[in-house]
Amino acid sequence: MKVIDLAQGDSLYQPNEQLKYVYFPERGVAAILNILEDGTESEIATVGNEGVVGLPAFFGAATSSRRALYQISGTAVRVNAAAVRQETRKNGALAKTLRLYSQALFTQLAQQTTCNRLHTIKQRCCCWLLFTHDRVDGDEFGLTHEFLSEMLGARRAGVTVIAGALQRAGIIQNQRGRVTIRNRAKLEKTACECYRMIRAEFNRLLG
Amino acid sequence: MKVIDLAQGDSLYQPNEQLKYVYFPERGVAAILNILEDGTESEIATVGNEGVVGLPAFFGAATSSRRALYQISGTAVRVNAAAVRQETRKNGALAKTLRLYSQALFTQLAQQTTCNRLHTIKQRCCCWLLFTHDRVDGDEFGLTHEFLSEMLGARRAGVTVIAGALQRAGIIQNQRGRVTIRNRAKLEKTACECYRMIRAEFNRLLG
DNA sequence: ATACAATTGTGCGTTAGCGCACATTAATAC
DNA sequence: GTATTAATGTGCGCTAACGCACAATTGTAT
Repeated sequence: MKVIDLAQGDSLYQPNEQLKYVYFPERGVAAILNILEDGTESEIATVGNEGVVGLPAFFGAATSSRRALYQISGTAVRVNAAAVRQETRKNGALAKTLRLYSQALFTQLAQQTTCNRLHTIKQRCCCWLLFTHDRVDGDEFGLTHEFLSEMLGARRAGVTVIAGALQRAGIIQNQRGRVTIRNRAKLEKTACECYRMIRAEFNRLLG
Repeated sequence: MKVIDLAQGDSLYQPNEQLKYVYFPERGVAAILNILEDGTESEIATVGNEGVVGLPAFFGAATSSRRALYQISGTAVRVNAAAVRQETRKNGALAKTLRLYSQALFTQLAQQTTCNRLHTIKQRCCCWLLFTHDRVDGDEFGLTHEFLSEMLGARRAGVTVIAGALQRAGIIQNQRGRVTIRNRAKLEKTACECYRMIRAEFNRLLG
């Protein structure tokens, strides 16, 4: 059990590799990605200090078919997967919390599924910014359009256009490789309901 | 604990209602749906005899924010949610299996998320037919384009066009409110990798 | 100060899928 | 058999987003 620093892009686990550690983010944001046969990566969920990366260890699977990395640098508490497994088999407070978190993460994935099907890239972009804003200190964080477009599973050029529109609306400000949230209220209005829904469910289950 | 018959459309649980039962489908297919603020429903996952409906009971949540229903009629074993919760707290075989199933369902949701983002309706339609085919007896089952379109989160008219194309290709045959799988191999080729991926993960974890 | 590389801005033709509207066909009830 | 209703077939204009391509800008290293 150890606090470690994690920079943008640092890997937490790779597909089908033995899951050694479970991570409890303190600051920054982690992401779980799916990898398709052609190599395309797409974001499944993001995790901040409300959650944990490495649930497969809890579920009793040795590996995950996905990939996890840090997408906004910060710190996390790293725990041996074996220790987590052992502790949770006692059915104590940790097991209870991890079960409830599993349920919350289910909701997150479920909503993401729907969101990807029915909502515009602009809405989804706003959701993403809101989740990230919640999990970092301050209103500014490092983010390129290129990176964001991969997370959203969209074109970089498309994200640039949207980012420009949001900036003209006074909602965000784009610098080179950085974004600043300027008008949080407007950002929430421009996002779809998915942000609210997921937040509410986390509060209900773990708040 | 009781075996019950379930017809197409029968509800297993509703959003935010006390989860009384957990269902283990024997035959037929159940589905978990998300409901948006405007009432739109969208399919999150389907469950057959490989799985269970009512994981929130296992996770320790009294309710779910989603809805579950039977979409292809059949039978299921119905168990009291309280009994499942009690049994799983003993950390025996049931708990182990439910944990692994949770992991498998995670994969299913994750892949669905990606699929909704990146794959065509035709591909997704084929995936849906494959999963259903796996879970029913024989090659024929009751299904309207209207129903399928809601599950896929697409237009009914769009599904009709696709179903027509699949029929002309000799892959399926459309009757009124029924479909017959005619060429399973071709159907698998027309589907995206998501079908294979999810199947493989279920086999790996629970097979 | 200058070169270089990463990042962002912009345009344009193309496509999947939507919304809407209406025609047609097959099962069901009378 | 006939009427009715559920289900399917089809067309058309429209929009979001794509693929591709290239220009412009800004930070960084030398």
